[in-house]
Amino acid sequence: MSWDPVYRLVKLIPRGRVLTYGSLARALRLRGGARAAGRAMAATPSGKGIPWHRVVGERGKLLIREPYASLQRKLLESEGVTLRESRVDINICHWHPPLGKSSTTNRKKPRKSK
DNA sequence: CATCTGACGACCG
DNA sequence: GCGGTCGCCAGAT
Repeated sequence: MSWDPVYRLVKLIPRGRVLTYGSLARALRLRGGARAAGRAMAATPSGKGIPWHRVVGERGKLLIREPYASLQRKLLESEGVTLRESRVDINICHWHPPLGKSSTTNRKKPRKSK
């Protein structure tokens, strides 16, 4: 499974904004839902300029553990994201992803009539 | 090939 | 609001 579309969308997240695994999965119509998004992030290659720290759990909760948790917090605060302990102000920072990524009406699941 | 685990989410108590 | 459980899928052992 190539998580390319996932990384692409994550890279599009503007500074000071965050996305949830669920929203990410929904926006791309990933199979398996949020878990798929989570796995994609877990496999995020470093050094690609992917702002993985801008991806948080539902309601902006930081799900990952250390040492990434503290790192993520620091990075988010550095971008001006309002942090509430282990959560971000999802009401303000939740970013609305562009429909259809940045391509045409790309369909994630062609739906095979079986 | 079988089994466990894992950057999740929704639901229930 | 928090913790425990189930569902879901793919990769690792």
